[in-house]
Amino acid sequence: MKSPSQPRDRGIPDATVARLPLYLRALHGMAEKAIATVSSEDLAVAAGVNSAKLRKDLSHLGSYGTRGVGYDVEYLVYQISRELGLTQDWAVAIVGVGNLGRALANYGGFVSRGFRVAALIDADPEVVGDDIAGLNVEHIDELEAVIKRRGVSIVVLATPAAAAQEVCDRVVAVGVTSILNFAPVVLSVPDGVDVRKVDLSIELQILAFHEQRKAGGPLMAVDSQ
Amino acid sequence: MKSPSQPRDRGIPDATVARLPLYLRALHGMAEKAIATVSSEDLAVAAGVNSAKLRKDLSHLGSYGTRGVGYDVEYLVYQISRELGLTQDWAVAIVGVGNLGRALANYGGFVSRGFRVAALIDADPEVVGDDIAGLNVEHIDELEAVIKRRGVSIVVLATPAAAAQEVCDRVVAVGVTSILNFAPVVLSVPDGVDVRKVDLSIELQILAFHEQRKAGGPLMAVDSQ
DNA sequence: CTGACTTTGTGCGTCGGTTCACAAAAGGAT
DNA sequence: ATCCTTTTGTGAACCGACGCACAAAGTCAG
Repeated sequence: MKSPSQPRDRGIPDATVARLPLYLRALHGMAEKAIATVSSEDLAVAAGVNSAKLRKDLSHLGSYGTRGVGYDVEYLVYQISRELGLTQDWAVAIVGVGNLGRALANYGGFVSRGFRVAALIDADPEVVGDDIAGLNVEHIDELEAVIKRRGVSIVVLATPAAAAQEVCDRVVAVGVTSILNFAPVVLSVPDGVDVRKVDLSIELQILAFHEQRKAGGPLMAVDSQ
Repeated sequence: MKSPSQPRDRGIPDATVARLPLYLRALHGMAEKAIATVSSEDLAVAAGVNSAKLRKDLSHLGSYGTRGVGYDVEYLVYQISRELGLTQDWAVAIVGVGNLGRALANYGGFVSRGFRVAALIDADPEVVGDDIAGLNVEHIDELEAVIKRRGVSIVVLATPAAAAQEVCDRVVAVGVTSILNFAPVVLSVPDGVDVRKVDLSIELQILAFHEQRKAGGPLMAVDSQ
């Protein structure tokens, strides 16, 4: 016999990792509705994916389901949270407190997932000193000091494009290895540093491409979230 | 002989479409620096991709390069813009004028790519009537009327999660088939409607996963933008 | 005109991800 | 205890994407 429900091999596919937060969100919704167990089919529908894919994704974490029954909602929430590292507290700094930075600072979705906005930093003296979302905005000169003092491990860049690379270099220099970049530039970072980017205008451009196809051509290419 | 530089077959891979905006951004930067032609290698570096991939992507649009020379920057900007549908004017409505909606309304990246924010819509009477980014915020009751009147073809949802599906249904009902969704819910839409979603907290969760791996495990999985 | 050099466009092997479909496992009923 | 139903976990086929590596196509010097 083989040992039951091991944490499994260290090597979860990227595509799977990207979907785990989706499952987690769906599961939270179910937990709120006091649903105790859920089948892969139902959870798949709630998350908007194929059920076979969902089962394969979950199987990468371990064997947490019961055949003939489904998955225990509470337990699965815990397992996914643990795998994603959400059982620990993550201190996040937001650099660039413009419209976007402000929106991010107030975004509830962070806090509810174990992310704590621990610092707001900007270069504009007009903004420095303001209180936003209960935090005092600090000056960019304090960048390194603040990151160290607050134990920040993830930095969100919401600066103008022109400033992003310099700020990036500085945070990397003090040991930050996870960056979420909203500035429309390709950041260059050393190996070992993770950068994820969100470009709002790219999403619109992709939509425009498909929209144009619908209007013009005889064939319609359609999505799936 | 075969006819030179045709628009090529109607069937550009999704992965390619998703990268075209990236190339476009890099090319715009080069055009500003008055660079007339660029090799696939240089453009690939600027866009942060492999040069073979870039060439294959561009080959899907047609044969717009010159062997031994490279690509004409201006011409390529035009071809990509045309393919993405950016040569036409797109009227965008933003529904939900909270922090995020406000940030989006003020985001310069839209306007510079042929997207025009044509309407801001909210349900909160406190906000309705305000002027934001030079636009008057209109009431959600006017949703259908505004969309028709302004010729809106793309809707950005920046509402609370609870309101997203209802607003989605209403805009779909008046013929909108392209939606950019920032609300953390899985929207259900009929076939033929394109939904793209941006979930800020998902990106952070993916970062947290990798960050945790770095700290704990013996193997380091690293990114690539 | 010829030959050396540069850079594109793509054929092809490879890899990761998706989906189908089914055997194995669990629960419940009789 | 045995059978029937439900649902998981996964083997295997398929599909698209990636990147190497090279022939084809063009430039430029002499």
